Amino acid sequence: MTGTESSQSLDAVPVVDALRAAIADGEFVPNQRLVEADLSERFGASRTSVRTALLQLAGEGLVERVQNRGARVRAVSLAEAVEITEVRMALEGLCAAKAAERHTDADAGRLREIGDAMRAAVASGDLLGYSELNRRLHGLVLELAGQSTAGAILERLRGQSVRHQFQLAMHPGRPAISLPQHIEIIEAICAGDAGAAEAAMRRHIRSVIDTLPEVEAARTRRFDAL
Amino acid sequence: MTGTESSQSLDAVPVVDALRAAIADGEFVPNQRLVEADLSERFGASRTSVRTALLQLAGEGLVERVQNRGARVRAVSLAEAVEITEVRMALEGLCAAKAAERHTDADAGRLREIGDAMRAAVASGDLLGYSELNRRLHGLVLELAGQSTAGAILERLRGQSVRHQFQLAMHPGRPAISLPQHIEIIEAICAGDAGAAEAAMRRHIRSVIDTLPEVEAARTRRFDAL
DNA sequence: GTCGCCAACATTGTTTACAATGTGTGCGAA
DNA sequence: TTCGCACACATTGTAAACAATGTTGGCGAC
Repeated sequence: MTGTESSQSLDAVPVVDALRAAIADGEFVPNQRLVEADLSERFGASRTSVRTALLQLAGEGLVERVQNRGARVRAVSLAEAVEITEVRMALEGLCAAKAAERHTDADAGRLREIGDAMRAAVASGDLLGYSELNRRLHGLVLELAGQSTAGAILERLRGQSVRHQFQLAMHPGRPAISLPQHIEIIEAICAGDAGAAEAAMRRHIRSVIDTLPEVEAARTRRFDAL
Repeated sequence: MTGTESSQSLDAVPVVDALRAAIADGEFVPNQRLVEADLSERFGASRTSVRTALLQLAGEGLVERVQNRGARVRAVSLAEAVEITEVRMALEGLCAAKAAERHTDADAGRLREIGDAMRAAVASGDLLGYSELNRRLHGLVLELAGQSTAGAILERLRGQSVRHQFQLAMHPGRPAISLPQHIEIIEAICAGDAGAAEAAMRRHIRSVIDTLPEVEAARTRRFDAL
C-alpha cells in the first residue's frame, strides 16, 4: 500500500493527467518502464484507461512505445533538448512579434508588472520565485500573441524539456544574465516593435541554448559524485 | 524523409494509416462524422483498433473528439491555416538556416537538381509536377537541417493543412511568384549563408500566407457556383 | 399549437476475457 | 563449461460483451 492512493485515485483526475503530472514531477525517471498493469493498480483505473493514456502521452512525446514491448518514460538527451529549445526559439520569437503587434495598454501593464517582480526576485535572491515569474512571462507573451497553434506546440515541448528547464533556473549566475534579456523583451513588446521583440526573444533563448551544455555538465558531475 | 515513421503508433498501424490517408485524400470531408462502428466495417478492423486510431489522429490534430459524442474530421478555418503557416514560416526558416550550415557539396547538387526541375516544370506548365517538386524541396531542406523535432512538428502541420496547400499549388500565377523564391532559397543554402537562407524561406512562406485568403475566396466562389 | 417530458434508439466509454508476442530460464548435449 | 533449444512467465494486443451517455421522436398537458 503506497498510501497515496486514497487521496489521488477515485479517478476524479483523468489518468492521462495524473500520469503526465507524475512524469513531470519526476516520480517516474527517464527510461523507467511503464507497465500497464502496474499503472492500472497505481491509479486505480482499468488497464484500458492506462493504455489510452499511454497512447496519448506517446503522441505528446513524453513516453516511448515499442510494439509488444511496452512503454517507458522518454529520455531527452542533451542534443534533443537543444533541438527542442531551438524550436522554442523560433516559435516564441514569432509569438513575441505577434504580441508586440496586438498588445493593449493593459497588457503592457501586466508585462511590466512581471518585469518589476523579476527585478525584485533577483535582488532578493529568490530563485524559485524568479523561475515562476519566468514561466508567467513566457506564458503571457504566448497569450498576448493569440497563436493557439504555436501555443499548443510550445506547451507540448515544455512538457518534454521540463527537467532541463528546471535545472537551468537553478544554474548559478543565470538570473543575472537572463533578467536584462527579459526586460528587453518586455520593453520591445510594449513599444510595439515586432522586429525588436522577436530579436530580443531569440537572443534570450539562444543564450538558454548556449547554457544547456553547462547545466548538463553540472548534472553529470553531481551524478558522478554519488 | 524526415519520417522515421511514428515508431510509437504500434496500436493499429494499418488502421491509423488508412484513416489518415483517407482524410488526406478527401474521402472524408471536414466536419464529417466518424462513427466507430462504420469505420470498423469500412476497414475490416475491430472497433477497438478504430478507436485507438481516432485517439491518435486526434493527437495529430486531424480529427476532433468530444466526450460521448464521437469524432469528426477537423475543419481548419482560414484563420487556422494562416496560424499554421506562420508556425511553418518560423520552423522552416530555422531549418533553412541549419541546412545552410550543415549541407555538403553533394547536398547542394541535389538542391540545384530540384531547382532545375522546377524551372522546367514551370516552363512546360506542369502544375502537378511543380507541386511535387515543391514538396520535395521543402522535404530536402528539412532533411539537411537534421532537426528531427522541427521535422516531426512540420510533418503534423502538413497533414492538417494539406487541403489548403494543394489548392495553393493550383492557384493561377502562383508558380511565377514562387519559383524565383525557391531558387533564392536554394542558392542561399548552397552559399552556406544561414541568415540569407532563413530570410529567403521566410519571405517565401510569408507570400504563401498572403495568398491563402485568395485561395479561400476562389474556393468559396467555386462552391457557390454549384 | 407549442412546450415539456419520457421512452426507444444510436453511439460512445469501460470492463473483461482471450490471443499473440517477447523475454528469461533451465535442461541437455557437444 | 557453454551453446542451443524449448518451455514457462510476463506483458502487450485484440475482441466482444456490457454499461453509460447523448439524441431523436412522439405523446400529453396547457
